[in-house]
Amino acid sequence: MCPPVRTVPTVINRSSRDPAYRQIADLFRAQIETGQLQPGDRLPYEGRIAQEYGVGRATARSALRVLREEGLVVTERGYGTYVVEPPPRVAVKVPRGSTIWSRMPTEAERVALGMELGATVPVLMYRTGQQQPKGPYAADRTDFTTA
Amino acid sequence: MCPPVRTVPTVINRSSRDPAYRQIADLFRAQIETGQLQPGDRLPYEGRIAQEYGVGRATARSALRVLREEGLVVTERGYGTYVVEPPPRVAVKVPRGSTIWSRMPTEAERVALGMELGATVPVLMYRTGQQQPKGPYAADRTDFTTA
DNA sequence: GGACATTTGTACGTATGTATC
DNA sequence: CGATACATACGTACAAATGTC
Repeated sequence: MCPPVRTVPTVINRSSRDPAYRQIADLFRAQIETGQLQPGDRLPYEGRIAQEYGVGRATARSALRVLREEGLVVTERGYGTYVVEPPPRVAVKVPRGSTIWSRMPTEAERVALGMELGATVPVLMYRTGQQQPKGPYAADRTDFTTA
Repeated sequence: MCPPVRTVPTVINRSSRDPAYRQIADLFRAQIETGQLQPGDRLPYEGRIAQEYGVGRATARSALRVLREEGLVVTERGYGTYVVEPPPRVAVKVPRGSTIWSRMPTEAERVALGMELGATVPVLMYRTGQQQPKGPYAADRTDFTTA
């Protein structure tokens, strides 16, 4: 008689101040950071997460939204959510005497830059003297280097 | 006989491909950009928006989320959502030969920087040579200037 | 300090549309 | 075409923070 081998289904603490969707996000974040979930690996689908942790689908969805906002995962409709492969970074040379800033992109900019709809990624901009601002550059694949 | 002067209550096009929550976000964004809504002005509360446009509160909420993600408004629990007062920008001098990048802050960084919980604001970082990275700097109030 | 109204935060269930495979 | 899975949307309920009296 073996004792039942039950993988303790890491369970949500409903009395915690930390909301369920954040607790679930934390679990997946940990798996991503430890490499248990590799770039390209899919996370369970929303309905499955809901089942697994005994929450509604909206709650599971909120958890995935947190990870998207942190840029850790991308969600594609009809396919699922998977861990991001960090794109190779490209260096952009910025002239001396430039001003550099960052902000969130508009919808149009996101499309123009081919940025994943799912993720939350800022853009970089710069301006030299009185010239027109240069940019936006997607910050998940761009570094600025000063001359 | 004058035609009845009715302020057409800008209504949501339910057959559009553009989802209702984005249409509502567009309306408020326009009001912010034209100055009809000034920094500090409060937007209607979620329940009111829902009523106004004949949508559910979750949909109204999604519209506000879009504006938060664009950094246009801040939402405070128990109070409401209001247009952001853009903080004065501070210039940070970055040495020559530095590498500059941007990303979304972690929760801890947000707190440390005193960033509004409601808004979505990236942070700026830089590194000179092999030194430790400097930052994060809140991107809504920081410009980097190259030497 | 307490009581109260206002307003957002979280969460459930359900339904339907639509993109991907 | 069917199965899978996300996107949008509705309604409801209660918890928690804020502001006011």
